[in-house]
Amino acid sequence: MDTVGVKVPEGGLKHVQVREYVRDLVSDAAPGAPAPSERELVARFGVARMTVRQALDVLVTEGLLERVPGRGTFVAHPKRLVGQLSCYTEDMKRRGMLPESQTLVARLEQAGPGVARALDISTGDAVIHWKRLRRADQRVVCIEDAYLNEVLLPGFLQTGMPTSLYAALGERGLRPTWAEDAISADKATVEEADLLEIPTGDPILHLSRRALCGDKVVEVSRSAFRHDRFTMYVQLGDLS
Amino acid sequence: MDTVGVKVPEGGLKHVQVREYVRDLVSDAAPGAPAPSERELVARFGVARMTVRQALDVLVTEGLLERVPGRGTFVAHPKRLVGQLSCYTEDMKRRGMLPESQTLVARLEQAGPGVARALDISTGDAVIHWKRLRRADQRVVCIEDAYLNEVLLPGFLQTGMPTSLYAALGERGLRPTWAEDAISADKATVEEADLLEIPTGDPILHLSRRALCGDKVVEVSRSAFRHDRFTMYVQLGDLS
DNA sequence: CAGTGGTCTAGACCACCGA
DNA sequence: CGGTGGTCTAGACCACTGT
Repeated sequence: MDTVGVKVPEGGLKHVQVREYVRDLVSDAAPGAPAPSERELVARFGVARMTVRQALDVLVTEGLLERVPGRGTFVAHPKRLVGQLSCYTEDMKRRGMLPESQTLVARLEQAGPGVARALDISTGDAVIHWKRLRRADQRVVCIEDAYLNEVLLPGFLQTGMPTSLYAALGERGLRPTWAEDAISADKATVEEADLLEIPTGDPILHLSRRALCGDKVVEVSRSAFRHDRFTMYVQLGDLS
Repeated sequence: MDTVGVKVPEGGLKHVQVREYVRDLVSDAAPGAPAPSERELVARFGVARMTVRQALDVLVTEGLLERVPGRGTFVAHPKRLVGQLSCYTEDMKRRGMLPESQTLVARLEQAGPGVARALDISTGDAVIHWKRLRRADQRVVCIEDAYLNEVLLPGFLQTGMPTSLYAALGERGLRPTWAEDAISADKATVEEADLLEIPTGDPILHLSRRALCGDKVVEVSRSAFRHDRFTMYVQLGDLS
């Protein structure tokens, strides 16, 4: 997209920058589409080829890319993998919709007992509280209320809040690899109804998530979806 | 023994030699036991460190080894597994509740276009239609409306209908290994409200499932859960 | 402190593919 | 042929862990 003026500024590992740059290009591309060649990325980022390969290795093992000797690197064909773990932004993009986000709350707080237990920290520890109203193609879809472990994400609130939470976590090497979701249907509260522009009592799809990277809990969130604008898709099984 | 790009006559590629040497050492070792350090392998095999890391990378992504910065490389501890695929009966048992089932419909039908496409058969083919009202600890929880591929399950309606669908499928070697779920919240229809003993319009958690065993579609179903008596739990991830 | 893994460089040769 | 990925080298500096 933009920001390709990126000349290895301070703040991030080079192979991570390359990886997330390519992940972005690739996430929208059709299967079989060519990815940038290794030498092209070497030139673009001004890094060694081994560094580029290190970046691509991750995407290949994630199943996003396929390498074909003598021909190039390509967006992998859809495999049957366990439902990829994604955030709202990535999910909506995959559905061909334009995700947007309006921040309602973004501040440091002290963890209450529930959040503390879910994040595997102590009551009163610093947490990042980020509450957003989320749209798709301009229409209100969901309220997302997330708590992040501040210790794992120092300065997160300062360093420009990106749209995609998981992309931001990925840049810090904390992209969730595991999530525990609880899904329920409920009646919209007055606050939910107000924000989602629906009558109080209308059905709401609630998603409570606890997302881990390795054994570190990085995100605890609760999302409330308008029932008429969102269906959740999940694939289960096949550890292949 | 390995791959296509065979060259370098002597026994194979260097990183493969290193990798298999370490795999051999590690395969019998207890979790937490130290593996040879990278520089030790460099000396032993007379290769560059990058080559050794390339070898170890494979074992790490296979989950055999864990790297700990500043300490060393160790035999990995057993990992967590992806949440298993279960049916209502198994799910409720796991929650410590007593699952029961009242059959509303159990007969052979001809597949309509929607069911046929989902089951990957032709319109008009024979399908087993099984609709049940399901309880947990005597209380109504859900309506489950399932269609099964009759060709895969000859005589299924005759051979005593078990409570647990997946257990029955398992006995025939057809336990689902893969499922595609669509989850939504909706307002209860008059029929749903009547069966579930709730007011019309109350929130309902809908689960539409397409379950496969290998590449054969064995079950297509739609379940409607009372929102106040059921929350769905899902674990995602760990593809690394 | 010495040792570990994490990252990175600036080259190199090879086998393979498509034009 | 030129471009691709596959492999490999011989160094380097860093942050971190242990003693």
